[in-house]
Amino acid sequence: MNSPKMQTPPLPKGTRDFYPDAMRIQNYIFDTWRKAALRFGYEEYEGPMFEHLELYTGKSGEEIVNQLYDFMDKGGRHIALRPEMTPTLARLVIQKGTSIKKPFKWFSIPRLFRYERAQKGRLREFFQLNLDIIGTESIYAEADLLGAIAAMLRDFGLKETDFVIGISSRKLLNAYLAEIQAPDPAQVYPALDKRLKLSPEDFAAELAKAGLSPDQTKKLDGFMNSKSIAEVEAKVSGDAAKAALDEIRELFSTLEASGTAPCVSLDLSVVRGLAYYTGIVFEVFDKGKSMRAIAGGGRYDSLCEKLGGSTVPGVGFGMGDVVLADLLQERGLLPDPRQSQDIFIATFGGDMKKVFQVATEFRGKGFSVTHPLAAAKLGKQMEQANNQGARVVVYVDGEKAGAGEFEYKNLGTGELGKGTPDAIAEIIRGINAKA
RNA sequence: GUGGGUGUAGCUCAGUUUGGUUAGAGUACCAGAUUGUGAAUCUGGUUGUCGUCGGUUCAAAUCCGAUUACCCACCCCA
Repeated sequence: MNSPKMQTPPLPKGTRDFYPDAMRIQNYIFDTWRKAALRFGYEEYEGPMFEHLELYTGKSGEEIVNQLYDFMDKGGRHIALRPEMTPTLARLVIQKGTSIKKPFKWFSIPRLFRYERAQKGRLREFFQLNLDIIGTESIYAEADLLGAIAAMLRDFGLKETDFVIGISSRKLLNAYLAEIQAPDPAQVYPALDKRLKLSPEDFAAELAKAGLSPDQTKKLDGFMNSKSIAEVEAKVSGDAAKAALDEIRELFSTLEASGTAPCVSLDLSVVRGLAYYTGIVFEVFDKGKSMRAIAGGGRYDSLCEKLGGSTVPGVGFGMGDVVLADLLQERGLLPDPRQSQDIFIATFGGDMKKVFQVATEFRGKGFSVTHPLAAAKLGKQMEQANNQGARVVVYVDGEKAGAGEFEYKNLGTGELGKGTPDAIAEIIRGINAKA
């Protein structure tokens, strides 16, 4: 290195630094996710952050290659940073074959990478909570997942007036497309997914391109506007559609029983772009849909098959950290990002040995404890205590303290006192209980 | 890939329309008033390639061109 001074490279596009204040927020989100998932009986798993490229092209086709980070490793293997977790999950399931007891409920909080243009709510590196239920075709699996979504969003302090889970069914939509004798659904889905973004004229034009007549388009549009099961029922006649409707009806009554009903609504405009969904599909939006989807998912009964395994039914969803954090920020629901400590140890006389000794004693009682790292005037020490969010300052060499006692100051109230370590511990527990 | 906006102190920004001495404010940071008790107040101090390169001009943060970075929207969205 000859150059005397290099220029600091910038933060890579679409990535974030997590300074401690931001990291506290991030951990709060992860903790809330994790606690909710565990409360619902999901087990955590993890996989590598990169996989063989084929794992992703096998599912979604070659086009996605330009939307992911890929490279040749030194052994000539074509590797990609994971853009989603589901293929990894499928690989895990396929590898275990029949030895794994089904059904099971797993969750993960993977760090994901997508090579695309960054904008609000969408970055190149992000985190996404994934919950999946593998090994059952039962609609109660959907009910379990949807209940977990509603519960965790409530844990964050969001109310049912803040978000809505829109629920639709690929099965129902397929049945209806068959009833109106529409062409291949796979051709129609991309247009349907864009329906609410397009003007009615453009939407009709898109569908015409997919091979639908104006009459079919009109029927389909009306169908997707249906707001209730009864309304849908009046528009369908075949057995397949009836069966799909029965499933939806059972799902909604189960969500009623679990207390999730206020958060969900039938929304047949939810389609999801992905080809592999086979049954119920859903998306979570903020009320007013001013942001990107908070979460989305559905049933994918043929995924393992596509990746070379046997047919294993599954249903799952992903919830990204970026949009969620934006929404919580907007609603003022994020916690105070500042550092907080139970105790700051201070010294009048600069007795650092005593400081370390007393810090150890209070840490042994389970408190978070900091202290000055260099001898400093008391005023400076108090400022440090303040900056580090200490709730109580304990003085190791206060002259007013009796034998076995320490002087202390409650930084919240400004009140001074003295007491034994146990007495001080009680006081701090009292302060923490109030907070 | 397409379109729009913004780049001035660590951070938030004013100044650009109408070019003119030494580029400002708030905040943060440092020191002091205040060497046994923090947030207030006051005083003083440090901090700049005005994104970069070029052009016009006696003179450019300011006008013109190019370029780059970030933000927003489109496309896409697992």
